Amino acid sequence: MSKCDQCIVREFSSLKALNKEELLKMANCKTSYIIKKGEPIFTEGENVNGIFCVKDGVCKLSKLSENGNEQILKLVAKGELLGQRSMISDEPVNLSAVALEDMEVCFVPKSEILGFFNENNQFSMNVMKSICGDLKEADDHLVNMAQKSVRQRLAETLLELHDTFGINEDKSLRIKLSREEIAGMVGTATESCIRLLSEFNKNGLIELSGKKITLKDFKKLRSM
Amino acid sequence: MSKCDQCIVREFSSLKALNKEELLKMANCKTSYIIKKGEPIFTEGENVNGIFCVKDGVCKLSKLSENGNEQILKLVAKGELLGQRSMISDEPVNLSAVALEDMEVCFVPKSEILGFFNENNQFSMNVMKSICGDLKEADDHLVNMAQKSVRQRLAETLLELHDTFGINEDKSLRIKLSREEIAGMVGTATESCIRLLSEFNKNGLIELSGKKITLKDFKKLRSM
DNA sequence: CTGATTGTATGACAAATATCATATTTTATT
DNA sequence: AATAAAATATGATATTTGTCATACAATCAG
Repeated sequence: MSKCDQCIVREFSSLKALNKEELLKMANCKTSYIIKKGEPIFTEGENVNGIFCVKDGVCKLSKLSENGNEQILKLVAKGELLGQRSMISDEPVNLSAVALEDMEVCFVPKSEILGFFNENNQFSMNVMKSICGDLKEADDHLVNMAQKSVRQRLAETLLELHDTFGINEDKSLRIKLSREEIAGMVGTATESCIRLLSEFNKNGLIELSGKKITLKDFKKLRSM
Repeated sequence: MSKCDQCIVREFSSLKALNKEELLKMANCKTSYIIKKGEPIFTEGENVNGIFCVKDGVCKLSKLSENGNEQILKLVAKGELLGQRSMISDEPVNLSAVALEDMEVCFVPKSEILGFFNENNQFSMNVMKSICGDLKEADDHLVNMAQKSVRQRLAETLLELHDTFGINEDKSLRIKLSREEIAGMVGTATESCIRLLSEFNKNGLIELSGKKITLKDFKKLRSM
């Protein structure tokens, strides 16, 4: 059983407030999983009863709309935690988490985390701040969805993917998403997304080559 | 100076976890304000450094989009708290709060609240749960914005106004909003909002009479 | 009361987006 | 490698929504 005190998740998440002793306790009760690309970590409506630490890989957090479309709310990368809101609200998760790449995650049961909560003030403050950050992000995101055109949202999404996940040696976006998934982030029909990507390509804003997307004209993309 | 222990806000918010002693402390450091209809309680970007308790009246929480439109994210009624996220994140508020009716609010400084935080576990848990509730709401709202038509969003907004704020004796919606504000909630142009309200009126889904809106066909509105 | 201002309503039109159809390309499977 | 299946691309078209113009109604200040 691997230790928690050297883990990347500890370094970048609320868990950084935990001391050696607490980390040891956590290491003893955690469960590690390998999640293959395309597989779910959890599904909307499920009772999760704990949190997941993302050690490696990226997953999407999404929700089915009433018309059956998948809306992607957020991508979660290694170093982050999953399921905090649901744990605190003591409710089923309201989002699904599905791996976009092969992933390594650890599950820590709720009882354990809630223990730290009561004993370690800095830890609970960190969790709060992280959730507050999510809330602010969600509000900003909401305004964009309500007030911006699909074209603008697509441009922003591409820039976001660039900034968050970086690029390969050939400068193409590192994170691999299907057109359908990009459409799910932007909140539009897959065909519209494809069409706009083609348009961006023709206008020199981006370069398409197979599944690879390379951002070219950052200025124009930003000022859209 | 009025006491806090009988206050409606105490009854319905996170504050219900505070004991007599804490409420007394709070009563001694709070400031009461009367806010007239149309006036702001705080504005996007401001440093608030505390929370507001809404004793009476309703306000809108909104944010300006980059194109200058006002998007309303939430209406806050008496009994609720304002500014929790900003206090915990230790950041300026990201939303503006403007009174939709004459309001009575109390301001409690951050230092006081953070004191309760460390001493009263149930209180901090309540605040967390309240913020988690906001986050869930924001996610749901986001999916609606991204995936539903303006017509659907308007119908939902009307039903929400009905369910949250109730009706007058003549069955019209109690909460009074301009067409522009309704459009700001729905995330559409004012003219589109007016047009759709007219359409709903013609089709018997609602009844318009001056500024008054009366919901008529709940079934159709819900199944839109 | 009266003119001025603001809010509401509606028409005409343009632009953005969704939908359906179909072709092409890529990927997976045998 | 051959075939099937899935993903991507694009055209045609309908629908939705935004924008601009203008009319009408309500509200407010003097």
